Amino acid sequence: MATIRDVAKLADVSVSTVSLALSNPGRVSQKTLERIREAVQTVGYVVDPLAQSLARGRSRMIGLVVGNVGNPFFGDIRRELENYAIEHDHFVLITDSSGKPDRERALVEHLSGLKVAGLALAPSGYDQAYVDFVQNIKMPTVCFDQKVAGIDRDFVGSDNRLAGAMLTEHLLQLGHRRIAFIAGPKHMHTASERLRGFMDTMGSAGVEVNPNFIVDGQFTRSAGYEAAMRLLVQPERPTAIIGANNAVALAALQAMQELGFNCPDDISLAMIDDVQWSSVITPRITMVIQDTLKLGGIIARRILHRIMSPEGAADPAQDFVLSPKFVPGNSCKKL
Amino acid sequence: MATIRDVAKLADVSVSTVSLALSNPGRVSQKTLERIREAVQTVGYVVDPLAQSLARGRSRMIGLVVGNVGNPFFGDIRRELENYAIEHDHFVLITDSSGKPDRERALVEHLSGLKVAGLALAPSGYDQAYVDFVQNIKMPTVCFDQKVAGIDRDFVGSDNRLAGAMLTEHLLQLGHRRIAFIAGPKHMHTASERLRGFMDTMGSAGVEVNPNFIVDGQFTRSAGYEAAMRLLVQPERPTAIIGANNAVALAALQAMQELGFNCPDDISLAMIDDVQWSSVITPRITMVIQDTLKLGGIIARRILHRIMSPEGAADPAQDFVLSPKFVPGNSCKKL
DNA sequence: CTTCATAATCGAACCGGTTCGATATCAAAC
DNA sequence: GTTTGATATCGAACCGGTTCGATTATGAAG
Repeated sequence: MATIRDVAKLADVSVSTVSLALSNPGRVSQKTLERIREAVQTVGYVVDPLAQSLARGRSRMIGLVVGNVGNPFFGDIRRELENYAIEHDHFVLITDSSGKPDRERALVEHLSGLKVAGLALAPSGYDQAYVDFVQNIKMPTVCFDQKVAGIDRDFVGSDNRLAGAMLTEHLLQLGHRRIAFIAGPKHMHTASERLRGFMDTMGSAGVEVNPNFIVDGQFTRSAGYEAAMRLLVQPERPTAIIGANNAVALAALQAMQELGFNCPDDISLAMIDDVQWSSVITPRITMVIQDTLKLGGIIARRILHRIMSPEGAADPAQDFVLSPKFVPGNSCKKL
Repeated sequence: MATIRDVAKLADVSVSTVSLALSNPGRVSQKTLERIREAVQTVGYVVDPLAQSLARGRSRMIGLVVGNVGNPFFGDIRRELENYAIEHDHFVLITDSSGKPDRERALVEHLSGLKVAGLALAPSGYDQAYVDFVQNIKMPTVCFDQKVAGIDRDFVGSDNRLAGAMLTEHLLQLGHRRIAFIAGPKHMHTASERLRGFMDTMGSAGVEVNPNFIVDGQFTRSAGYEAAMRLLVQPERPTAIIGANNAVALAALQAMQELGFNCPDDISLAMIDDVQWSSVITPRITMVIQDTLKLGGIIARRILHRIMSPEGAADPAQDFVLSPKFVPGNSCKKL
């Protein structure tokens, strides 16, 4: 591997001039610049990112920390971030915390050790220790998906209350009154907002909510399955179920199938968030989806804005909240 | 941030002794070792991975390069690799090539610049230039999924011929003769082997294969959909379709549904590889799946073996080929 | 022909570690 | 009481860049 000293020797200038020429071509005379560029070509010099990061105290990498890289929700975000980063000569490191705050913390510390230029973080915690931890991250950081109270950082996400409200409204209009809701973890902002959207809409419509119809699915497949089972074995069953995320909704569908219920003839189903292959799942589930592409674009732009410009770095934290989109399927029956 | 010099000063030893003590505690006297450890604690010293990597010429990171991090096939592999890496104090960098050889190459070069200790690579190319590229990778590398002719590297994957054969055999036993096959890119080893498994089994059974029943789905959803459409609009339709991967099979299911065919009553369907939520897709598709957990374990162990031990580094390349597993669904009807 | 500001280039220190040959220490062997 | 050999520690060079104050070259103004 050719080093900067090889280039300097060949171009007959000092090492510092080469460094200067490469990072700030304007401050070097035309002649020397050309000589240096030529020398770079002939020796095949490529800057060593490790050495550069050590010297500069910052790398050209952006850390992406998510709870589950397999979730299609993160797919578009990752892609947008990568494309945008590449355009600006940066490189995205993807890491997966499996939704565990401990692991997430270890990952962030690792990334911090690598002196990443910025961080796109899908928060997985909520308590005070967690808030302090995120607050103390030294690098430019953009949080997304989960809004955490007390964290004063850029945030990019969707209007989850609205998402819950849209599905509820839809079912009410179809004549449903006995609507059940499989919720997520109470401490998660997305989960509580979606539930709030449901409750508010039911309240505004003057429909009473059976407390047994609110069950906790923890946003996971297994807990969602059990929650759905609890709903379905009640003597007085709901006529419709809203899954607060894709996992609990599909778990509910599975539970229905196993118990011999037909969806939508026996029970209607609606969910928040898309899944891969949703179009081949029978019935096609009515859902509210997030504009992941746009979310990803905003995250990418915001983080690079913070990284690249000095004034961007000083920008106060800002929230970007997008409206979700209603996508009708055929899983909801008119009563 | 405390540096090694702070530790040295506090423990009243030289910097080199601290370095030695930390990386090889046995070669330092008990007394000094304790003093150093104490000093490390009090100043809160943590080694700077960047500086260490620069000095050593190698980092404690492992690069994982896949074609699509969203594919559940990679999920288990990633998880196994991460867990195993963490146990051995390494860190996994996930990168996504989107299946493009160019991008993959850029990623590998990036990782190489970061001096990763090792590489787990799902190859996405096949031509001579690509082979040369992979052959010239300087770090310990384990390839997986796609076996590429000419690449002399460790390989971990499944018996794809067998996978194709198992599904074919199953359909033959159910009485099917007009079996169609939606294939993948010819140059991909997995694709050609799966097709070979189909052809061989049909041949052995003495069943002639209608050439129109072999269509190319490129392993993608869109091409798979078109290929399936071509199959389904023929006057003489197949009674069963095998999708060479999950994407083309589900695309075929979608095509069937849109044309009003019932699966399995009108046409049977079977596929290779699982998808998330396959259990809620109606009908549950009969499939052959890979033991991704075991594949991941082998990849992880193999790569760390090469990284950690000098004799491991010198090991000749080896192939690890696992048998896939048949998972019956209800998408195949007995004729 | 100086003078002086500006532009171009350089040298040295630094980022935070590792490594290796050299030196110091000490106990056992002669 | 030396010699010897092993063990412990050290100093300096190095990994490959960046940065900044100092120095030299350039050229316009006086």
